[in-house]
Amino acid sequence: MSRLARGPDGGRPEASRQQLVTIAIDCFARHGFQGSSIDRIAKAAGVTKGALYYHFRDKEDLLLEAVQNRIGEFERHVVEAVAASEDAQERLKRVVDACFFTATASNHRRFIITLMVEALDTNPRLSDKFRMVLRRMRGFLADVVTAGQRRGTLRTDVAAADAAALIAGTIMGAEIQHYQDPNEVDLRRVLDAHLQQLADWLARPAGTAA
Amino acid sequence: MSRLARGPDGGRPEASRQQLVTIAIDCFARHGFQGSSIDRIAKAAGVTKGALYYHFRDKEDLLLEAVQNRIGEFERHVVEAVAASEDAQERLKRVVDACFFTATASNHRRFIITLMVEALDTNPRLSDKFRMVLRRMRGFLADVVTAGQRRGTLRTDVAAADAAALIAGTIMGAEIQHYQDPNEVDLRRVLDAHLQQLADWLARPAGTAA
Amino acid sequence: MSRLARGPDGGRPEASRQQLVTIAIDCFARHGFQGSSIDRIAKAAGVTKGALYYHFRDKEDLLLEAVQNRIGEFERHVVEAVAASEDAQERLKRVVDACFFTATASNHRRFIITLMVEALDTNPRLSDKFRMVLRRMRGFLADVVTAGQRRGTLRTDVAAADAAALIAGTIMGAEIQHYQDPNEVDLRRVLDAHLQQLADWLARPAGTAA
Amino acid sequence: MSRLARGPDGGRPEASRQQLVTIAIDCFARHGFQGSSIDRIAKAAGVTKGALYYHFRDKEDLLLEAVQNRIGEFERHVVEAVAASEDAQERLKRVVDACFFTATASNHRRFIITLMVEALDTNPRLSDKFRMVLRRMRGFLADVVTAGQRRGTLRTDVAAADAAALIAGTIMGAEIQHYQDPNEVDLRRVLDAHLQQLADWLARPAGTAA
DNA sequence: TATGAATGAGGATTCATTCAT
DNA sequence: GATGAATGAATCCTCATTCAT
Repeated sequence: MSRLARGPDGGRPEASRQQLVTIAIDCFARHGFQGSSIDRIAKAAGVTKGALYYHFRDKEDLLLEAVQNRIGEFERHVVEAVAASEDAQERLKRVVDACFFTATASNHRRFIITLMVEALDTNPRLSDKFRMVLRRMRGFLADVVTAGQRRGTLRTDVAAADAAALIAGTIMGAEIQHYQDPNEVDLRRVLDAHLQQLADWLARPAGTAA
Repeated sequence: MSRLARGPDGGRPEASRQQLVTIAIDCFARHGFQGSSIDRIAKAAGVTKGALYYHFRDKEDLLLEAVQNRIGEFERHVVEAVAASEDAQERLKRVVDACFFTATASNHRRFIITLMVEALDTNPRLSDKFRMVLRRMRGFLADVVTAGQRRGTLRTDVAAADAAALIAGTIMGAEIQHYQDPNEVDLRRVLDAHLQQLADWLARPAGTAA
Repeated sequence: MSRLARGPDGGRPEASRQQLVTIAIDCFARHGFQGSSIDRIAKAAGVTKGALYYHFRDKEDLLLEAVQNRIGEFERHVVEAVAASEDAQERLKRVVDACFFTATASNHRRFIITLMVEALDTNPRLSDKFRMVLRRMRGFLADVVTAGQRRGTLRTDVAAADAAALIAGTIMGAEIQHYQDPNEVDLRRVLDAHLQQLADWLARPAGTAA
Repeated sequence: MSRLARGPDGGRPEASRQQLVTIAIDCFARHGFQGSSIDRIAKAAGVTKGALYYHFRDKEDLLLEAVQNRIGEFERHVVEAVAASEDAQERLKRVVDACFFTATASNHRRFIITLMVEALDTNPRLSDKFRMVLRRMRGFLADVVTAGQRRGTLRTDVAAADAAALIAGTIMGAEIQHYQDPNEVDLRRVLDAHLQQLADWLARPAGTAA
């Protein structure tokens, strides 16, 4: 019996599959797609390559599953976080906090961002998936902004879509800089500055009618 | 005589070396470092692998030369652009425009950003180089901001370093989204929104003393 | 099932690994280390290069395993041969015979000697290994001589270490000449002459006290 | 003008050719034939590969020339040394001394021995050459022995050819051990022991008629 | 004489993938 | 479910050799 199957689930089918995905995520996050050989993942999981091929059709299948998994979790996390508030600025802050959390508590945001860039032009299937992810993210942010504009807490002369692209991009850009130079770029501090920036920028100018 | 040497330079020594770099940049930009096999680059250049190895010690050497080349050009471009103005907001606009230009007129910004992310954890030497690049970029932006603050055209209650990290990150984030989904993300439009955002955010509040 | 596994061992695990070593020894003996490409060895074994890399980390690993293997066998052979006798001259003869046997019945001595010379300055790790081999061999021969001197059957005014180096060297030199020119140099005959030489040289002069 | 041509010969044709050979010998001696790339030799000589190809048809041609050169010098050296004496034992000593000299004053003996072993089965043309070299050497030694036997200074019940093979082999074997383990094997000491061994072994037994 | 540029074959190594057991 | 053995294509790199200038 493999090391994995002896986990808390006691060998229940699907248990080890899920754990393989978890370990694969870690590997991909650390070394990228091309840098994570099947053998490396298998060794990290304490199984043989054959076991991976029993569970996943091929390497891309494993990757897609891993991505799906993390994206799903992240999006659920964001949706939940935002649901708890009605105020637009507060909701944007919660989105940013969710990103910060996923970026630092685990390396899952890094996993996503790294792979997304690596997938550009390299892997159409994966690229499509990420394109959809970012579209959803922007759509989600745009909805938050639009809602705020309707409620009168955000200025209305800024296109929601542009704001969404800017917010999503700024968070990603901050993360990349942090991943690349953690000593110089304090992610929390930069994201807080971004929130301040958003507050100043999107606030309804004083004396404007709601 | 090789195909390359028959170019407009008519066989001038060093010409083919430079053209190899140019072609390599293209390849790296499109497929990343790992995705660009030496053979692929050689074929794109119409020479054999051996020719590449005649000019460059190894694949990393070629990459480093390419990066050096592009970074240098880009930085020179930015410095020149900024020198032409004294106003902080105007200067920031010029930086953004330089990025836009390098991102669209050629694929050189894409080359840099793609490789930078790929290098994370993968290639320490290259990663170091990019770390320095971004530090210089942030330092440069911070200087622009600080100067604006001293002149009284920018608000002083924002840390220049934070503003610099935000600007650099936002540009990168906008570009990535554009590379990934050109139909949905209009880079010019997003960058313009960013400039507007900067203008609103960094402007000295009305009624404040210079 | 691979060609190898169909051998007399009938597919017993580890069988093919051992057979790969055997074939590699042959190849190395005939063409040296640099002259034996992995492909050549693989072809000789009827497997693909990948199979070799499945069993051995790299070419040097294969070589080291092969050397270890042959050296071990040879040394065991020598020790056993010598154990069967008490007389110094007889024991030296047995050492020489063991060398003759390994030189002619198989090509294993040739394998060792060829690689030893090739390793000079070329491969430090291998060179170290061979250095130790020869030290053990000389140490062993010196012990035999010293024992003979103590028992009074060998003259005592010859340093055992010098005798050991001479014997080891003479055997090696004879073998090399034989490998190089088998028609002109009859190994058995030369080694017999050497034994005679040793007998005459090391014999306790008549009329000397034991 | 190349570095070589500026030597003491002042650019006289054939001068640089000879110097190329000298440098090649050094390279071959240090790294063996396979370990000495044309580029390496060219760099060591301060010229380009093309220059080597101007002077020598191919790498083997260069090697052969180098070997020829060293062999010739060595053999001349031996012949001269021996000519100075009439006594067999003394002449053998001079041969041994010549080997010692060429082994230590330069690395030329090492060059020869290393290549000879490397050439076994690897390079028929070179192997032939070395076969002839050793035949000449053995023939020469046998002549010395035979002459000594005729003169009555050496015992006659030893076949001259066998003695020659033994002497040649012992010297080579001593050298190899020394090259491999210079700290443990003092070449001078071992060769002296060999001379002593020869003296004892080949001496005409007391009381035998000349 | 000699160089610089280039070729092309070969060699070590990696890796996704397959498959009998 | 999982393993061990093996494949074969791809990849990086080296090197002897050629040739126009």
